[in-house]
Amino acid sequence: MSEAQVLNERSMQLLKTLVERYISDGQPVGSRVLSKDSDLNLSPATIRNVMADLEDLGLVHSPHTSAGRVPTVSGYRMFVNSLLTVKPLESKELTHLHQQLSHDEQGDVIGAASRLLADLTKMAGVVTLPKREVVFLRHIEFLPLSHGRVLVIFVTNEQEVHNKIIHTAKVFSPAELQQSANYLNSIYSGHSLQAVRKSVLKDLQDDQERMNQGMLDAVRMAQLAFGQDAAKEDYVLTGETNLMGFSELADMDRLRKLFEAFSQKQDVIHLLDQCMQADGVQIFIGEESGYQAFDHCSLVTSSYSVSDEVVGVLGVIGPTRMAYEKIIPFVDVTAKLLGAALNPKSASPL
Amino acid sequence: MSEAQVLNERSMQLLKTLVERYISDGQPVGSRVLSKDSDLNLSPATIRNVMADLEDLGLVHSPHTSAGRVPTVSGYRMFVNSLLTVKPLESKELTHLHQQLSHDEQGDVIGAASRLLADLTKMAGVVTLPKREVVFLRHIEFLPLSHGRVLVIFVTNEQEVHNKIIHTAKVFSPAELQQSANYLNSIYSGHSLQAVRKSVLKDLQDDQERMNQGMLDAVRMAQLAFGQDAAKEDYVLTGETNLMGFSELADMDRLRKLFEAFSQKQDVIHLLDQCMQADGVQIFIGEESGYQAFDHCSLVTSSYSVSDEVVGVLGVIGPTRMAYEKIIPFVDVTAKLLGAALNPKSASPL
DNA sequence: TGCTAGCACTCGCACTGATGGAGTGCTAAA
DNA sequence: TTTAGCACTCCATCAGTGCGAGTGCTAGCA
Repeated sequence: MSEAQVLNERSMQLLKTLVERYISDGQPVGSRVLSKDSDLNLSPATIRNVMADLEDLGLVHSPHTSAGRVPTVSGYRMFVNSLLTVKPLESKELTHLHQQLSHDEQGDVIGAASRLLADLTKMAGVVTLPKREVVFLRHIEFLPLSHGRVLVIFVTNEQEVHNKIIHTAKVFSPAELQQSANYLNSIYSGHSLQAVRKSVLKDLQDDQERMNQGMLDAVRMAQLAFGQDAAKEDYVLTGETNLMGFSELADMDRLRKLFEAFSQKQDVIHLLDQCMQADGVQIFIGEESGYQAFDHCSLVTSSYSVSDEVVGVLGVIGPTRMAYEKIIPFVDVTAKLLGAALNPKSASPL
Repeated sequence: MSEAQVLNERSMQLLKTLVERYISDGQPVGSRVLSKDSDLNLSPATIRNVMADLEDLGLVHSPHTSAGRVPTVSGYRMFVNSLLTVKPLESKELTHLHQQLSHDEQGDVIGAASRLLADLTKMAGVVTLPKREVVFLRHIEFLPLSHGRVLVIFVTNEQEVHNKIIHTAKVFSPAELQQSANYLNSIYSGHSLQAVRKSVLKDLQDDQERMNQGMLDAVRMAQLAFGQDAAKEDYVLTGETNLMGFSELADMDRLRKLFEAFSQKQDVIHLLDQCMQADGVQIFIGEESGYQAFDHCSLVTSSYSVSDEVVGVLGVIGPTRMAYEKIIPFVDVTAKLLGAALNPKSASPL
């Protein structure tokens, strides 16, 4: 049992056929099947020896003594990293994708992309809303509510509207609020939210004497308005119900945890955020994600870019046992098409 | 077997105890249990005779020869209509509800109501967005974007913020937009959106000569902003995952159909629309809804009103076997509190 | 006439043991 | 190094069994 065997060409070949077979059948695959399926012309007995090695390496696993082998997470990982032969998209799928994403009638390309991902893969599709790296304050406005509460509305980057309710110590008149808003707009408009936050803090610490009461009130309200902003990121998820068809998610507890994660959103967002860093296709297999809810799922994602800048992530969620060789190129292409569709310069063709 | 027996006091009493018992246990209830549970002091044998009658009437049903009885849909219906003894809300639940709905911090009362319904019942909560007609305009604001597009922000009823992008024929300066907004605020603030829409149409048809250019521009923008807003009916559904805990929904096909109905939305909307007509609490039990997806579910709803006008519906979705005597008053009260919270006149107490 | 006690009967469920098939590990031979 | 053969293990399936719960029916009682 020399150590050179570890990366043996032959055993890798066998791992590959095993994973492929398991993905298509869903049954643990035994040595006899493997012997016929692979082109290696080896007897089942030989294959059993190789399997034992692969099991030692943690790449495959036997559910019980007499049950054939199933790929482990590391097995899938090795398969995806080094053994996979990617299948290019069928051309009719490609044209369909292209059409749907470029002739978007609803003004909801993001939703359309998500639906495409879900429909064509029969799994769940997810697309994060595109976001700008830096958020610039464009305009702020205060509206008085009852009992010293104030509704703050502010617009960032061109056209994103946020609102928030703050409680003020004293009750302001509409005119005072208007003045405060004017003041804040005049000095902060065009600055990034981060810069505004810093400046506000500095003003409150150092310059209290230098400011008049109106300015001070305004800055105090700004502090409340931009406090811990949570930068509400969001995504569009579709086709969740497709996941109910998979036997690996038939367990109600698992399914429930997964769906809870979907509606809590934060874990999913966190996961997608990680995919934003790496460009190209990024894959989490089973437990790799680090979130229990995704334990039996895989996530195939790709970031998408507008004018060479990454602005969001999209992907597909399904059981670990999914047809990676088709899903990967599909996600890849969809990301590119979405990026193109979002690009303001390249108006949609036709 | 005289026909007078059909509405026999005693058999109804027994049906009542049977349903109550089944709701709390989930097991088919046998004659012995029923004999002890009811205050009637009857022997199991007598009760068996009554049960046979109830079965003939289609009010109860026996899953198999030796299994006790389970209420049918008609059984539940009779229970709910004539036998139910409603349990008033516990006062701490009431205060909790009241607090949550009146001190809404997020500017999302509808979402808060939905979450309350789901959390307190451990089932799914649903609230339709209030009908447009009774939404009052509070404040409107225009912000210029590139290429002749304008971002419209408007606030309705106390604190709901909406935004929309419109395309204008000519390009306006920020000052012009400001003037238009001022004009619109001065004449329309406090009016319902419907009234605004009507008035806008009338102005454009009749009074063009009477208005100066600025007013005309303003009114045209108002038309775009409030135009055919699709009256996009929609609802906020929360706690779907709670439904995964119920054994009657453990069947994956059923569950899937239900969740698909949730994301398609249209069936649910249609169902909720029916509840809008009837005021007071409305209940669909099992197949009564007419939608297969809801076959094993019940829906307890109530419309909610602002200033004596029905503007929406809210309710709870759960398995047919639910604690109606608690859910019904709960839905009822929540609807009233939500109506109050949405009322622009009655500012939130405290 | 209405209620009840008793009894035979039915059905589902949980447990048992037997059987067969699939697949393995090990060993010895080519 | 590979292969054939063999004993072994484990799972899934099925039939058989006993038990408990609950029923329907009948006869007797107030």
